Amino acid sequence: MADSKDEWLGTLSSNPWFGALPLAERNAMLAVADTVQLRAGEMLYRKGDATGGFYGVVQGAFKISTLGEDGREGILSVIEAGNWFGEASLIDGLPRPHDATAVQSSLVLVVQPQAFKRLMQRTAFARAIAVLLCGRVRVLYGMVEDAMLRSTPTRIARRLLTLARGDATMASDARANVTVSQEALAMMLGITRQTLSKELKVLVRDGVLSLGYGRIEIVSMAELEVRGALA
Amino acid sequence: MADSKDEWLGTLSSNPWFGALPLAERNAMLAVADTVQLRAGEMLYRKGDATGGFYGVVQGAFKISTLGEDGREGILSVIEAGNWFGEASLIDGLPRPHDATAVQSSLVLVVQPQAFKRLMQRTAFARAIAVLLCGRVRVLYGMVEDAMLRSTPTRIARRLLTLARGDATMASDARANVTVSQEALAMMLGITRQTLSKELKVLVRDGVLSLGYGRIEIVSMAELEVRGALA
DNA sequence: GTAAGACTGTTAAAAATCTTACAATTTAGG
DNA sequence: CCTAAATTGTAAGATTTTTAACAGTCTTAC
Repeated sequence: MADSKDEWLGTLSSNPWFGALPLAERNAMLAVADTVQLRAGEMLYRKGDATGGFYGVVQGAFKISTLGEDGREGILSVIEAGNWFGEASLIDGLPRPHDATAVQSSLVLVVQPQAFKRLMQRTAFARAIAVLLCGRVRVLYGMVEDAMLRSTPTRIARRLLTLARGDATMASDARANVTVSQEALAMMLGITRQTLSKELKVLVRDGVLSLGYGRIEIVSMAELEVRGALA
Repeated sequence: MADSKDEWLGTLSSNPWFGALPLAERNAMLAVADTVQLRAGEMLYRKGDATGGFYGVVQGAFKISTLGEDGREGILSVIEAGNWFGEASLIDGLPRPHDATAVQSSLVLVVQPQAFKRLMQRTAFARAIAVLLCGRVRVLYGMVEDAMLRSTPTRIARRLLTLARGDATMASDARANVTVSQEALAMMLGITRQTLSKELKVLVRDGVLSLGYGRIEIVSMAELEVRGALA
């Protein structure tokens, strides 16, 4: 195949975290990684699983989610191509804290536990993992603060903005088109689809958004940032 | 003073994280640490501050909090003696994500940035920091899930249980007396004091709790765990 | 091309939560 | 001891959110 390792490296290296790694570390990771192909809807791991691998998304996307006692699903994060995830269980040896499911046909690199352990003996890699975890901590603090202190309209604006930046990727440039159903967006916010729908209508009326089928277009990024208390 | 380094070491080493560190790492940390005394209400750092130190609480307690745009305060964590905190800004070099305030007269050990950097070159220490961050990630995921998927009564029960375990410490044995005002507990949950008060009354009526002035006593730990969907 | 499934739009009623307000109780400091 | 500050108890009314229900639109797969 023409679309092989070279193209992968491009996708992966355009990610802020992986791209900032020294080349030697990137090569060391790729050298020990297997590849796995998943169809949309297949699960990479489930909440409670004993430790599996550390995963890098080459193509496709995953959702990180959990089910509440009542069966409602909460979506914690959407992970697109270029991002790595699943490190927590490899570091503390505890079970997976949630489910990871392919939302599209996806190709992932897998660093198995033994290989991960060897990589962790490299100072630069261990340091990079600390930085990765640190980023997770900051994002999660932000999510907790949003839930504790901000209104529903503000939280909707903020979640749309992070999705526009690629969620886990947090690219500096935001895309205008976010492909997400209202149902899924509501699950990310912990609100009902009906409540979300009503607030989205307000944003459409005010010329901030335009709604499609399974897709939300940001018409005025600047105004959305105002609504998200970011500008 | 008689109550010197020996006693400190006891307090600190009874903490699960610090206590699990190899003795060499503990000594290396203590060797480079300064001490700082704070009175109740004094702030160790503020949201937005450029990187300061890594802190170990010897005596007293701190709260980690932020102010919303409207001035409401959200309390993210209570950190009691034995715990270390403040590592995030030292790892990624970014500003403090929130405020740290002494809630009692407190004594802390301070590892300054330069010393921290040197410690991070020790494999065992770097690994321990990864484990510490990993624990934060798991706790925060739990908080986000609670906010997204659980009812207010359930969240109240869960928050009381984590406070009984010492919050950051997460001791295996829970104490029956939690010293926290209803106002502060409400801030930890992102709800109003009135809503909390009403739910606490239900728990008192059912014989689960007993309320004091600035204090909540857990009468039936087992039942509280049931309410928190933990048993 | 069509049917099934997925997604969106919209309501009314019920439930939960917040706001506002004030009184009573407890503690700490002078 | 006694006052001021902090904390708790309580309630009515306003607001927000959820629940439940159904119709209409869009897309994909056969």
